[in-house]
Amino acid sequence: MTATPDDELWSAIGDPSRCQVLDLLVSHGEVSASWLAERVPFSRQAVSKHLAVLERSGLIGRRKQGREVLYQVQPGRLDQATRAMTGRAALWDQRLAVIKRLAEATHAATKENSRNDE
Amino acid sequence: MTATPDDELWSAIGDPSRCQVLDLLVSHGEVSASWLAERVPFSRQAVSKHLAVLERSGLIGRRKQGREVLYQVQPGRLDQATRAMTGRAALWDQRLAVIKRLAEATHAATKENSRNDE
DNA sequence: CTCGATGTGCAACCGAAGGTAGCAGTTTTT
DNA sequence: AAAAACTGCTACCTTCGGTTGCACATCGAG
Repeated sequence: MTATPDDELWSAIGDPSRCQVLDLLVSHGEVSASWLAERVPFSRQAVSKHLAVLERSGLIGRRKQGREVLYQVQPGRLDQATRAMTGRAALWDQRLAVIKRLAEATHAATKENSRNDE
Repeated sequence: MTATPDDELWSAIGDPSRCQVLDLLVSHGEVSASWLAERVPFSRQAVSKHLAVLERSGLIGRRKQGREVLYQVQPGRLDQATRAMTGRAALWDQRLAVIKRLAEATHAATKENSRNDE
């Protein structure tokens, strides 16, 4: 149920630092690891590791130009990720509605013990 | 920009296993750690740790009943989480649109090579 | 061409987090 | 009272995020 094949995508996005790197890549089209490292609170090697993970998950691609390696986001895969997020959010929203409805129903039927939780 | 105060929320949700536990909690209203452990591919202790993290982030609450401890989701906080997800998804979607537009534009007019640094 | 500067990759290391197993404490049940 | 069922705590292992240091490649100036 929760274990969709998007799981790799999810764990790639799940890390806040990685998400930060991804955000930078999404904002600026094609940049190098060093460029990213200057705009992020951790070292270039850490950035590099995150880029490797992102690349392995298919979220970004690389292009070597001279001594630099330029990374850019893969629109299709990122779109897939956003869909996964939106989908889960929608599911939870829906479940939440049910929960609230149940809670109110229980609260309305105060035939048993009248107790206020929350 | 990415470092919102929802960051704790994000890292709590970010872990796939934890997300799985949360999903179960959202689906079934109020259950125990052992009950969850039977429906998840890892041990009860692991579940317990995840529950602790989720509770610390405010996403779930606990209620002791006899020898059991029943956990339930906190609707308000979960709603906040879903908003964070939806928000990020929307942002990426928007950036993606820009990227696609730029790509097409660049492809059309191959004259300029100017790039923006910050 | 040579040398320094810049950008990258690799390996070792450290601390935190996810996961497991084992044992002790408590409540329920018989 | 004793066994069963849940929970909590501790110890331990492995993985991951992060840092440091060093070697390699490329660019630019002399």
